[in-house]
Amino acid sequence: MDKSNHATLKSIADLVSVSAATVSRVLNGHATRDRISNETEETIRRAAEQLHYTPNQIGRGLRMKKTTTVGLVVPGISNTFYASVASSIEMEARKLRYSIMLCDSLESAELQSESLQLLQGRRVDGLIICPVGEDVKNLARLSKSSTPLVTVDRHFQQLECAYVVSDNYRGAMEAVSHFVENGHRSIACIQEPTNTSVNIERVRGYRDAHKRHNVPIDESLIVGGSSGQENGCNGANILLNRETPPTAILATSASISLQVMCAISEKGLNIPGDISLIAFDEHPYSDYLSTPMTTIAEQPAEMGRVAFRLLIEQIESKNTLDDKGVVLPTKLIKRRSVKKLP
Amino acid sequence: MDKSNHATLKSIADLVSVSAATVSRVLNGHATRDRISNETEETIRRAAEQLHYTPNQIGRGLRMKKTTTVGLVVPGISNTFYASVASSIEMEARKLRYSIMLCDSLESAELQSESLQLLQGRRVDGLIICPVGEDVKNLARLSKSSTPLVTVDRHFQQLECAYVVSDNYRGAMEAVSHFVENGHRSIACIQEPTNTSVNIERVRGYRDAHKRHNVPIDESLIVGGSSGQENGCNGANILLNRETPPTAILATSASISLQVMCAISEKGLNIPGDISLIAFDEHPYSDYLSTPMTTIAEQPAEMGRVAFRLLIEQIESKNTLDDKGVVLPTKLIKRRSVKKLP
DNA sequence: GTGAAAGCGCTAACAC
DNA sequence: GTGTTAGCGCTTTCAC
Repeated sequence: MDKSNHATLKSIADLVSVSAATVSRVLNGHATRDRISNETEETIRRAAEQLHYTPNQIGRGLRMKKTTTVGLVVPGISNTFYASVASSIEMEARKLRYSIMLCDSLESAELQSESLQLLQGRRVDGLIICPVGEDVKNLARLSKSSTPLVTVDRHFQQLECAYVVSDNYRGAMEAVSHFVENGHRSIACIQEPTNTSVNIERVRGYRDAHKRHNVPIDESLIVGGSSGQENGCNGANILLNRETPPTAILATSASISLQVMCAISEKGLNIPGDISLIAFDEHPYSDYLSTPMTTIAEQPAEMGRVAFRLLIEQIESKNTLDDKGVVLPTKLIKRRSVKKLP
Repeated sequence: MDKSNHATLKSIADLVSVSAATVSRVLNGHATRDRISNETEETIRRAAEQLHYTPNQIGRGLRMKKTTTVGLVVPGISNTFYASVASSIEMEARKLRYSIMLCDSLESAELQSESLQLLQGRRVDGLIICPVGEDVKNLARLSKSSTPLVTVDRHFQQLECAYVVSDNYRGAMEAVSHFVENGHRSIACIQEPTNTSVNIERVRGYRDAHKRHNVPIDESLIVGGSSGQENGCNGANILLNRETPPTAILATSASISLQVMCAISEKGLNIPGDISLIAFDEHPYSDYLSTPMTTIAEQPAEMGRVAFRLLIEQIESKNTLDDKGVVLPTKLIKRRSVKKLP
């Protein structure tokens, strides 16, 4: 048997004694448009079936200059947030018979650039990327070229391309307001790396909430900002070791909140008794932690959906939509990690 | 500008007045083997650079009948377990310059079969799949065909193909033994859908642990087994509503354990005071739950690594390795969700 | 040392 | 109604 070989248009054509062109027409549903006789159509279809014909998308892609494939670059697929984004993108893509090429940049600008390279080589029809670092040049080159591009979660002012982000400013603002409304005045913030739009917006929200409520900002309460695994831990320890620790902490990511919980429990302290906590990003365990956590929920699935829609619009219409940005609202989910101060 | 068009071998060739063949040779590192003059080599390299040449892998794939792409089908990429598997596969693949086509079957046999179809059409060089349902036929057809195949997490006795799984039998066995050693005699088990190798092995381990310790098995304590979202919840409620509830529950997945925690807290009960719990699958929050959870940890990242290795071996050597199966050990991580009974 | 030619599987323009 | 032809971008055999 031809155990290793797939059927081709030609092999079908030979089998039923027509030309490959005719087979192509039938199998692409152009039978009536091209007035193929019912008889030949039937014969061809049967033969295709019988040979288990699966169109070779590589040949097709080469000819059509279209791969019905989109590249997806995330900074960590095992992060539930990005996993959720990826999941919804995949679901949307499948509906339109697009495939997803997945690359993980692991928060490394170098790997990201390598990924873009790779995906370009594979001639994906478009790219969805949760960008990392500040390598705008690379992305700019892409978006100037023919490849449609959408950035998700983070975006760059300087970069003219479609994007979907959370309303990080408002999210942080609401969280800090919630602290203030519960009597807190000494509110800390543990940042992520400071060079992302996400972090900038969150910190801006943090500051503006202070201003709005006339609470003075203590700059020394804004800590963290490095990219290592210990960022959250270090930040938390700095705060907890102060002569007078803050009464509340805003953790700008789920992973930071995890490290904060760790530091707090190591010190023998308790949430919210000794210190209150609000964290960005909802996850399945929020309800079941030793103290159910008040979180700022984003909408990763919706992000993915919107991102794919924005991308497809560009792919299909071929005119770069100018700077189309979508900002998704966040939601403060109140649980029990914020103490009401007298 | 040719804003939409990539450079090709031909465009480089024209620019420097050589043939496409020569350009191909140089750019594939065959310059010395084919004794291209240093001069032409240099000119070509410079031109390629200047035109931002990125080899078109579609053309290449067609010619070479090789796409350096592997398909990955998981039943839920937003499940941290599979996300972790995917992540490590991606990392391994990247090292060898393979790309990953990701499909999510969402635990649906139909979507899975659709995905396989799709990936075949895209002529992936191999497939890694966490299979769903009992559609062995589909997979068997694949593995009989030329496409190398590795199943991960679950596998089928009837299917002759490489696989990587956890030692589910031993995992369950150790967990139940741990219960028994802590004085438990009435130990329940909430199953996942009963038709997977994973569940079968875990329940077998559950039973054998009873036998080994001479604890009689109460069949009515083995509940669950349906595929819906409420499987864990229903199971937990059945157990908790018994006249004499069990003193311990083995949850066969993280998601089930979440639902068990929910049911338990709704009843106003407490872990491990009223009931002890061990769950399959470790996750970042295990330590920070209201009761830190004793879990049976698997090794998703290692699974991914091994799976990719098994796949590549098949791809490179082209001889189907006969029934190569790898079983990865699990580890019982003891925390505080198991009560010591008198 | 390098070029010409063929062909991977497919589609589309043009023929008749 | 259907066949012929050309070509997408690439590699490789055979020439010289």
